[in-house]
Amino acid sequence: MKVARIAVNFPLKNKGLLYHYEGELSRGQVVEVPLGKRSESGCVLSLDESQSEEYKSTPLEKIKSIIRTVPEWKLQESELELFEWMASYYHYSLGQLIFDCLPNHLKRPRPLDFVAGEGKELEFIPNPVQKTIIERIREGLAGYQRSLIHGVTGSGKTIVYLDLIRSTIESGKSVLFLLPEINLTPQFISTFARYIKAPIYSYHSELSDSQKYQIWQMARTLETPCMLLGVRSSVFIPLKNLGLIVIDEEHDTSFKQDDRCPYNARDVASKKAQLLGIPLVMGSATPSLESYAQFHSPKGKGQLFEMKERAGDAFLPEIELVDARDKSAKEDDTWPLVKTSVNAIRDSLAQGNQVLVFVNRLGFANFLQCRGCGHQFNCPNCSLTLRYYKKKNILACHHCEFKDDVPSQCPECGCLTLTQKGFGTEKIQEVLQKIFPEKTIERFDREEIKTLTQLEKRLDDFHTGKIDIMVGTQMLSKGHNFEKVKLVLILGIDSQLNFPDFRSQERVYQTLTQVSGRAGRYSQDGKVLIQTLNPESSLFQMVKSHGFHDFYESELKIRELCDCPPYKRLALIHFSSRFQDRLIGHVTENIGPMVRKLIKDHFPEVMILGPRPAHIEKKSNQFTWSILLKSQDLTQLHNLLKSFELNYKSLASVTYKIDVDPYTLV
DNA sequence: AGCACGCCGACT
DNA sequence: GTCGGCGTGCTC
Repeated sequence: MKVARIAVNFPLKNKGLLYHYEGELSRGQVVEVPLGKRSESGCVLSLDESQSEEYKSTPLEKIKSIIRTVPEWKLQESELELFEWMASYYHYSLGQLIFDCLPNHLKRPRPLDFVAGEGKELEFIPNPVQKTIIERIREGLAGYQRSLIHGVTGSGKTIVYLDLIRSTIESGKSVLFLLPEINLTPQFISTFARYIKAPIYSYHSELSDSQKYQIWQMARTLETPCMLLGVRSSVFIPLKNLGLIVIDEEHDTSFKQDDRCPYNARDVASKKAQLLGIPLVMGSATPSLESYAQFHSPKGKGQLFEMKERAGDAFLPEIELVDARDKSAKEDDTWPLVKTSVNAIRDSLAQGNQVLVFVNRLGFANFLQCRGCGHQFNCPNCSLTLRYYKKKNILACHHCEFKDDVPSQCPECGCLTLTQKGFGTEKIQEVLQKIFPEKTIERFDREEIKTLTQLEKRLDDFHTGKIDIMVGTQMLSKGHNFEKVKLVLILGIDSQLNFPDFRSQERVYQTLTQVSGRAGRYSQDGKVLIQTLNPESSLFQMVKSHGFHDFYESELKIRELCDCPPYKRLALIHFSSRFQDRLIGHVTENIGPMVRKLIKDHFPEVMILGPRPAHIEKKSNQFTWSILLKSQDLTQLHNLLKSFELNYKSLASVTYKIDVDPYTLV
């Protein structure tokens, strides 16, 4: 009787389950297996388990037979190895991981769209800095090698990418280009299509299951090289003959998945490059502290390149701070915009320029509060206030689906005056429209822009001058270049600065620098105004002087003092339940002491914080408490996590989830 | 995660 | 009486 080990698509974290089979089978093959009373997908891990201890110790009647193999579906060795590494690194079920990451298998695929690259000669020559970087990276194009390009916004990283991609394609190999968001796809496609002589496929959330599956099939049977431009999940596309991986905006948080397996596509891509023995090139104007530290240290894990100036005749904008404590706003009814900000916009518009206003929050008001008794309108399912959306005339939760009509009076005291607290893009649009009634002011946020078509339309309207002022969120901050924008106004950054997380300073630095990069690329008088309640903060001074290195050095010192990355590696264990009391009892009485004992006995390098309630303790009626683990020694951290799982005694209605290298601690 | 079994409350 | 709520336990 032949026995195979199968990674089955269900949450149990073991090395797979044993099944009998007949005939031929190979590792990586996708199969359908019985599991309890149902059937599930699985992937063959090994074929000869008949001599294994586990098989001998399992009663024969428990072992079932594989139902069928899925003939057209097989994982390559390199794919399987990557998934195996991920399952152990992220402490996640291998079977579940594989079937979460692969596209759904569909029967009737439709034709696949791609852009045929023209492969034109470059119409520009790389400047000396770009040329040096290109040459240095090219030397290592044959094998595994990691490079990080730190280039200020507008320094021309794209030209470096483009050259390396062309070389790779010319040598007959394919390229994987990872970018943080679907929003940036059209822009890169249009640039690359001109100069790359190969089909260019894009892979993002707007594709149907059928299209995703087709890309996956196409990738593994490629005859000629191609380029795949995609978001996070495209790191799993098994491109045949892959010769280069590029990760643009390496620091971006959207490379980290936060549901299911919380992997970081940047780190997975890095492992993939290592497994395949190919080069990895990462780029950012604001590298993450972890990456920069890795490349910066003398025993760095790759080459670091610096591009300190904007290419060609582009300039870095002047950055000014505006004190938001200025009282003029209330008097003039322009709140939250103060006089200086309004005047700057007026002047810039008068000179025939367009203006960008960046607000990091959706909606009209952050929450409503009763003037009489101070009552706040909270979400019934989450421990949060509801946000006010004026256009839709609703209060809505940004964590669950809850929506409600805007109340006309306070349910507690009957008071008729409800004060609006905080502001979002809707409010700014309305205030600006009152100040500049003759101007066209549009928004650029998730509320207004839901598809790539809408995105392109609005960008086009802005480029052609149909819009005078654009008010946007993060969506606006990345990658786009606007020729007629000389003024960028940044509002509401203070709330991010006060966010209780060790990365909040870094995130604010990145956001401000990225947003500033939208200003005045094409002229000498580009200006960025940051309206803030803490103009004396040293962080702003560092953004002002475009001093990444100052920021990096000062932030490093703080990270060392607070035992945070890159000095310590982190892992979180989240515990969730619908029942708050049961959860608290379980984590404080059982889990906390259990983990502390493990640390004391076997893993002395690991520090533990918690258990403590999550920043938002209740989300969609689920309560969460977490344990934070820190360690300089990665092996001890992982072994502790393994021991935790072996020793964990489950309690009904409480589930746990491990997050290795978390982006946020709250 | 599913899916069944099994034990309690509130309907015909 | 039995329908169905969800707590509990198992999946080779």
